[in-house]
Formats: sequence, C-alpha cells, structure tokens
Amino acid sequence: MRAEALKGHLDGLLLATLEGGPQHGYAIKEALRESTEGHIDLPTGTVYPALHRLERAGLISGSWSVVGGRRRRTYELTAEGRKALSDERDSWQEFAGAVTAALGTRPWPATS
Amino acid sequence: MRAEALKGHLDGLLLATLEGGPQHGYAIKEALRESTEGHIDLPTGTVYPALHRLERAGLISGSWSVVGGRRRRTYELTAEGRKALSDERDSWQEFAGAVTAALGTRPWPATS
DNA sequence: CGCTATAGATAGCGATGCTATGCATGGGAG
DNA sequence: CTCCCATGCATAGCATCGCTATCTATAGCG
Repeated sequence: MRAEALKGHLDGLLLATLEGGPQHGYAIKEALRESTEGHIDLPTGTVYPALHRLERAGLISGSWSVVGGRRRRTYELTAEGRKALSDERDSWQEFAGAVTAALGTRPWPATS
Repeated sequence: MRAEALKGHLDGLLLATLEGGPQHGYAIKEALRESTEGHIDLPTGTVYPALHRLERAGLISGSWSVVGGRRRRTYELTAEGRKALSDERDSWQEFAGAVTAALGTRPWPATS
C-alpha cells in the first residue's frame, strides 16, 4: 500500500482497534496488521505519535502498567473517542463512496 | 468531507476525470464536483498545482488554447497516465478494502 | 554473549492539499 | 455604464501528518 494513502484515516483505524477493549500500542499495531491481512502494517514511529495525538485530543486515555518487566501504556476509548469513531465511520463511507464514484470503479468489493 | 482525507488519492481522481477525454483545469474541477454530487469540491489552489505535478511526472500533457478571449490549458492523459490510473484503481481497491475491514464497517455501500 | 521480539519514544523530513491572494476576461444586474 | 460574479489560471506560504532513522530497555533463546 502506498505510504501516503493513509493520511487522515489513521486515527479512525486506531480508534476502531481499541473498540474491542483496551490495548497497548504494540498490540494495536499487531491487531491492525492481522485484521487487514498485512495490508496495514504500521511502523512504530507512526503508531506512538498518533496515540499521543489521540490522547491529547481526549479521544483515548492511557495508563501505565508493568508486564514482565516491560512498561506498557494501555489505552482505552473515551466517550469522546467513541463519538469520534462513529464520525470517522460515517466520513469514511462518504469519502470511499465519492472516490469510488469518481474513479469509476465498481463499489467495493469488485467481484465482477 | 474532511480536508486532509484526500491525501494521496487526488492524482487518481484527476486522472480518472481526464479518462473521458481532454479537459482544462476548471472543467476538471467541475466535473469532479458533479460526478461526486458535491462531495469532492476542490479549491483551485489544489487543482492547478496538482495538474502541474502530474504534467511534470509525465502522466498528462497540456497545451494552451484561447477560448472566448480566455486562455486555457487543456490536458490529456499520456500512455503513462493511463497506466498510472490503472495502478491507482488497484491500489484504491486494496486500500479501501483494508480500511473498511479495519474499521469494521460493512463493505461499501452499506445499505443495511 | 549476541540476536530477536517486545515495548515505547522522538527528531527531522518530505509530501501534499489548503488558504489567501493575485491577474485577466466576459456577461449580466443595476 | 459600472460593478460584481463566474470563469480561468497561478503562486507563496502554511499546516498536517505519516515515515525513516535512531535510541532506550527487557526477556528469552541459541
């Protein structure tokens, strides 16, 4: 996947991954990789700053813990984050629909 | 539509609009607005630099003409541009599929 | 002891779309 | 006749944001 394609959609993906329950950064990255069959495999230098951004924005809240001698920051969705995720889903539908229409491709998935 | 969402997908949209035949910048902008029912309404400050970029990249070729006293730069797809458009469509399918999967939304369109 | 996986972090960069602004012409409103 | 708007093109400067490269640290395995 082209690197820059993600711009503006990363936040929604992270929020969606946290919807299933609290996770720490590394686990989020892995979960995203697995749920997309390797298509979305974020470098850690993308994940951590993005989580900081989301926390500053109040969409997620983090807390430190120590597991197996390693410190972990576990994040969970805030109420605001759930709202934002819902908005992201709506705007993704709109965006994907508009781009699909403009590109002249069949609505996803193209099975024909 | 959120402004930054377009990042990385603009080129494909412009190329797709030119697929139906040569167009000048302003007409491309209008065609895109109409084909997406107003969802994608690009400011001219986005369109013209993007066209210059595509021309520099050899994906489109432009020529000046004068219509009604106004000068126009009409662009058309090059062979390379057609190839790039095809690639864009593939990568859009892949990207949209991955994001849709990760967001946990139904494949577009969500009619349920 | 070194390598790898796990876990987190940051500086600096580059790409790219947007805002604001400018120029120019033609046509319609007043 | 004059002003404003739509058309048409253009650029400077900005802001955003994901990536690369690099760093720290621990646990476990060979």
